[in-house]
Parts: sequence; structure tokens; C-alpha cells
Amino acid sequence: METKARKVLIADDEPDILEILKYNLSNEGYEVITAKDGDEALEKARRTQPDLIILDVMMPKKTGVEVCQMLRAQAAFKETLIIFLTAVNDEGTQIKGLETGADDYVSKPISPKVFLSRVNALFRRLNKTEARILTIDHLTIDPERFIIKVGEQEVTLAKKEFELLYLLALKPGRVFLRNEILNQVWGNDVIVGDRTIDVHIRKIRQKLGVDCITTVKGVGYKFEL
Amino acid sequence: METKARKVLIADDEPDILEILKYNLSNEGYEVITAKDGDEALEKARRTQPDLIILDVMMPKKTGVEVCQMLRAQAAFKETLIIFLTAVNDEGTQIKGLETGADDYVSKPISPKVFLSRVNALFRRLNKTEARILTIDHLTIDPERFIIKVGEQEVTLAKKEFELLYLLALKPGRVFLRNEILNQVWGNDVIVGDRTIDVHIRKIRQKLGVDCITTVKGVGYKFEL
DNA sequence: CCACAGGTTAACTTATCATTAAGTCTAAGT
DNA sequence: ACTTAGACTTAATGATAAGTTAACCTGTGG
Repeated sequence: METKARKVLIADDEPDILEILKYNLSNEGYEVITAKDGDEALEKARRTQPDLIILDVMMPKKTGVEVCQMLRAQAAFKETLIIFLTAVNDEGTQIKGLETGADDYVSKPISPKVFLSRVNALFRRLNKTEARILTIDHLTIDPERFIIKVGEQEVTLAKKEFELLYLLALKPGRVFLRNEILNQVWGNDVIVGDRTIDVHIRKIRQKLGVDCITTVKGVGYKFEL
Repeated sequence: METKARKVLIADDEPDILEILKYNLSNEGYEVITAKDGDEALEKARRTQPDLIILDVMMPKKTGVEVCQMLRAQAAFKETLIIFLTAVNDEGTQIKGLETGADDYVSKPISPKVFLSRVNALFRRLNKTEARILTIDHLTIDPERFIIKVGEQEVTLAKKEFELLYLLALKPGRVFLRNEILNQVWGNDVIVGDRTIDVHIRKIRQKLGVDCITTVKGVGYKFEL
């Protein structure tokens, strides 16, 4: 099996640092995206949905802490790993960073080896909830191949339909609020009407022919066979 | 509901360090267990099943790295958080530590504040997958799944009913004034009639079939089995 | 036996979801 | 560039569940 490469976004205003980290992370098999200031980091984070975001605390436009706060406020980045990077060995910043919801904190000057080890350690812990093939009863969802099977019957879902179903099926039984669904599937900035979700739910139910999505009125939807 | 305290095991041969960390962690509400060497750490870890283990790298009997390896080899400790602690700011050790499967690595001298932040950050990440499920006797309230169970029987409550029951069940025994309930469940600005709460209480009692809500005349309601 | 607080019930109002049809947009094929 | 099909969104309508109200009932303490 081939594992989809982890995406790492690095945001730092010093080109040297970007280069070094990019080189090292690429060598380890990570897919690296770079940004040179806070705004660019936010924008690229949204577009590329990285698995790990490395933020320099001192950056133009927006500081790393600000970026982190803005990201954590969005449902799509609640789970994303975030590492702070800073030349300042300032205790206050460090605490603030971790309390903002960062997962680690590394001081410059950076030893690439140590840095890589930390990154690997973080991913090791995360590994559990990775993109994988879901099989619930006679229903199979393969996000890698974009295929759904009901028994032996193969069903084709459209992109949004698929993402929606996959989201729900990742945590069977758990209720997803309409807002959560919008954030996860559509993105935080996109504004769509109230009925859009319903229509997609309907199509999924119709195409699958199995009633596996339960409505919880006033709350949201949940996957349940 | 009583929140189960997180258990933290600290292993270090320096009594001062043990004292300082114990003091700080206890203050944060953690339950602290201490060990003064590698063997004792292993033994107490097995006995108490802590949520987090803090290991000094340099310890008598067994080093922190050895302890970590032995722990990780056991299924029961695959998920346990482990932090290394060391006076040696040695890169080699650091890498070895993280590769052994530690989740973080802190160098002495330790700033208690920073240390606490790191601990909290680790737990925060872990917390995600744990829902705030209330279990009182044979009654289970799962806000994530929006499900209530009485014994094995699943009961479906409407949104307001659920919110009301959850509010009361969060602090069993405590009496909630009618006003408190209105504010919490309905919101401060919404104005509803006097009998509205009663009706909802009634429906909950009816649906659950168990009398778990007690009326305190002239005051309010409380959850009680 | 009355007053008061809450319980009960059914009728009423509102919110929310399902369904359908129709419109917009995008990308592939000719 | 034109056509077309599928994906996605929106809007209108209807159904149903949720929430509220009001009128009446019950029980308890003075």
C-alpha cells in the first residue's frame, strides 16, 4: 500500500530557515508547502489543508500566535498539528503558544535532526485517525479510490456527497452539527444556503438505497446503520 | 458528575525536582504519583496506569529511555503520554528519546510554568477523542451522539428536552432555579411562559420512565436518582 | 377549605427538514 | 466556441416534529 504523503506547511520570513526545513522534511517524505508571512500562511493553510503547520512566531503581517488562534477558531483546523518556531526563548511567548493550542514549541537555532524527531513524534501519535478505508457492516468507503460499495454493488457519489458521507462515517453515531458539516465539507468562508446540506443528504440516501444517515432535528445529522 | 482526575507519574532521582513538579501538577488538579528510580517507575506505572509519565533520563536502576522502551513494548502503555526530562542538553539523547516513542522532551532547568503548559497541551490533544459522556447509575447521557440510555434502552429526546436534562445532570443534586434553567437552556433574551419548563420536565420524566428529576417547590428542579 | 405551586393535557404556533423542480456553474467532448 | 452532462445551489412547497400556551387538575400547607 502506498501512504499518501503528509502535507506540512512552513511559515517563516527567513528564507534560510524555510530552505533548511523544507529540505529536511522533503527528505523524510513529507510534502512541503511554504509561506513567508502570516497572511500567506492562513491562505495556504486553507487551500491545502496540511497535516502539520509550522509557524514562526515573529512574522510580518500576522504573528504565528495570531495565525494559530485564527486557525484553531476554524473547525477544519481543530485537529491540525501546529508547531511554533521562535528565536525568542521567551517564557511568556512559549506559554501563550501552547495555550493557544499549539502542539509543540521549538526554539531557534534549530537542529534539523531534533526537529525532525519532534515532527515524527507528533505524527506517530496522530497516526490513529488517518485517512483510511471505512467498512461499516456491508458498506465500504474508500476515500483513496473515491469508491463506495453497498454489499457488492458499487455506487458513485459526487465529490461533495462523498465528503459529506465520509465525514459522518468517520465517527459513526456522533452527531454533526450543520455548522460543523459546513466547515468541514464546504470550508469556513463559503456561504451556502440552509437547504444545501439537506439536498446532499437526500442524494446520498437515495443513491445508497440504505438508510444510514439519521436526522437529529434542530441539531444535525449522524451516521448510523 | 465527577471528573476523573488525570494521573501523572513522575520518575526522577532528585527529590527537589519531584517536589516542585508534584506541587505544580497537584495544583492543576492532577493526581500525582512519584518514583525515584527506573524500576520503581516501571512498577508503579503498571500498578496505577497513569495517563502521563514523566521520566528523567538519568536515573538509577534503569534510565528513562530504557523505561520508556519497556513501557511502549506493553500494549497497556501504547497510548500513554510520556515526557522525558533531562539535564543533558544532548542532541543524541533527545532524538533517541523521541524515537523511542516519547511525546515530548523537556530540558532542565525546568520552568514550572512552561512545563505545565506543555503538559496541558499534550492532554488537550488527547482530550479530543474523549466525549463528555455522563453516566449516573444506569443512565447514560452522551451529548456527542445525542443519545440517552436507560439501562440498555435507548431513548430519544428533543433538543430542548436534551439540553434541559443535560444541564441538570451535569451537577446532580444541585437545585437549579427556574430562572437559571431559562437562561441556560433558552437564553437570556427569550421570553417564554411559566408552564413551559414544567411541560418539558414532564416529557423528560415520561420518556425516561425513571424519576430522576425532583421538584423543589418554590425553588426549582434538581437531578437525582 | 382556600391559596399556591406545580402537574397534566390538548390545542395551537413555529421551526426545521424533506422533497421537488428549476436555475447556475464547471468541465469534458465535439 | 458550442453543446452537453453532471455537480452544485437555490427557492418554493409541504409535512412533521418541536416548542409554547392556556385552561384545567391535583396535592399540600396554612
